[in-house]
Amino acid sequence: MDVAKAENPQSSAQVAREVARMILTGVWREGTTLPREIELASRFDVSRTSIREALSLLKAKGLIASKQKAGTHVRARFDWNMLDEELLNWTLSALPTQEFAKQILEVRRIVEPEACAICAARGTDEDFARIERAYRGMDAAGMDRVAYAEPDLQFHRGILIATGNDFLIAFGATVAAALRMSFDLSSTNPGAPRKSLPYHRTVLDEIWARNPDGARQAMHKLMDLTEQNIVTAMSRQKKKDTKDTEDENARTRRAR
Amino acid sequence: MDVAKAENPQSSAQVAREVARMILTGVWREGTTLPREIELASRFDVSRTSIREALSLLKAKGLIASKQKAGTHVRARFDWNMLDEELLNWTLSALPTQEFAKQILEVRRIVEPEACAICAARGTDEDFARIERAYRGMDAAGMDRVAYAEPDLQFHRGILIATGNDFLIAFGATVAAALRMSFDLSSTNPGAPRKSLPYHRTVLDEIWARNPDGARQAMHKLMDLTEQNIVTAMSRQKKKDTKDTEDENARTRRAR
DNA sequence: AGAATTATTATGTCAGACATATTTTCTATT
DNA sequence: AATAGAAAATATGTCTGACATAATAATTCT
Repeated sequence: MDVAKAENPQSSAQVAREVARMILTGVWREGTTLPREIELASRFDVSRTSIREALSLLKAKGLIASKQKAGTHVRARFDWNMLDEELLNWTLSALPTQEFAKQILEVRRIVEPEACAICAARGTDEDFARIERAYRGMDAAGMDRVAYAEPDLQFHRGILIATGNDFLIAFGATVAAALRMSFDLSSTNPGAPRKSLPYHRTVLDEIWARNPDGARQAMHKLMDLTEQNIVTAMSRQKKKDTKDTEDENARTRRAR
Repeated sequence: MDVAKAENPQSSAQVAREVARMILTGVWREGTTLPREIELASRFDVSRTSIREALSLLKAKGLIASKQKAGTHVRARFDWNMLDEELLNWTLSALPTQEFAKQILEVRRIVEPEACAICAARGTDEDFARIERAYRGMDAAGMDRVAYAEPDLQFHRGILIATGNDFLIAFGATVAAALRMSFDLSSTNPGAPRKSLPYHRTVLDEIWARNPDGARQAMHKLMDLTEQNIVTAMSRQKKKDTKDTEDENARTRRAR
């Protein structure tokens, strides 16, 4: 009966999300020409305005490009701005693969220890105090993984901010996505996050001591731990997925 | 008489560029509420549609955020996605400061040597061949700085691509901006780019040799050279700017 | 067969209207 | 007078329909 006589709220954001998902999951591959805007409008049951607003967002993130008459096509993967926060989140919910985890950890390993060293070398006491506050927040959260997540991000962001380098600060989006992934995975092992607390303490101590080498090394250790948690959580997940599939198959076999 | 009865071509992109410039140069500071869309439309003499399209682009890059009734405001610097290619280019043309150069070089120094090591460790021969082709292109360009620029970018991009890491690949946008900056600065010293050729050769040799440590070190040397070129070019530029200002002042003095 | 012209079409821009969500203002109550 | 609640105001969000523009596809002519 179509009760929704009201206009579609946040339609453009929803469409953007959905189109992004279809691109990320390969429904629309690189080089593919998307359906025309009017077609998309009828398909998503929103106005062309909302479609255009959505596509405009994806254009800004390098996912697509448009040309008059020729249509809108999916750009090459190389042009996608994977360091964009929204795009990272979309990827995270569409394809939270092991490969994705591996890659994001690889860049963190490259960037964060160095950022940490720079932080120790030239951060201000104010910067350090902000990181210290974040640490206290983590400590106060105890075993509550939900409450732990936010100050954890603030801790890592604080270090990036302390570098005073706008590009390293922008890297915070990537760290945020990585932590969100870790959080999602920690559901199978709720105690894991808390275990990182002493590692954070060491990082912070080295920073306060204005010891770049020590800070770098401490952050590296933290990265090691993070990797360990992710790997074990994902193998567990994989095992569970496999089991689920087997169960599913068994059910299917029984059904026929 | 207003001959321009035709509609405004590419108005949204132009508006986006201009609004971005005003934000980047601090005309509209962080937290500032922008004029309402209708006001902007009349100010830029385009339709509200084009304004919205432009703002949508800036929203995607984290520069602004909107809320119904409350209006559109400039987000905190921390939220700006400085690793976005367009945003980098806008910054480059609006504020090509020494600070900007310093920061972009600092991240390159962190990322590129490591990427280079990864490239040497696990890049494919195809990857290497692509980088080799780029090198040949640089060599063929000789002293022509314009012809040199494109393969130079392909060289660095090739290394990032060879890592197979989507996030490192996305970092290519930052490298592109950095090289464009170097190019702009090389006008005062046209011979400088070519001098980097042997350094590139060394990088490539270490990669072919699948020697990660050597590749890392070679890339580090290349970064050193790049920094040197930028510093000398900028101090020269600065001197020139100062002189220009003095000349300007002298002319003003004479005029009154 | 190939070049030049015309027709087609998907995106880009414009205009005006209404919906929605806040904020602001006003009113009534304690 | 202070405060809570109701009503008005308003900037963004969405919808509709139209025309402009540029690139492609089809057609005509040489």
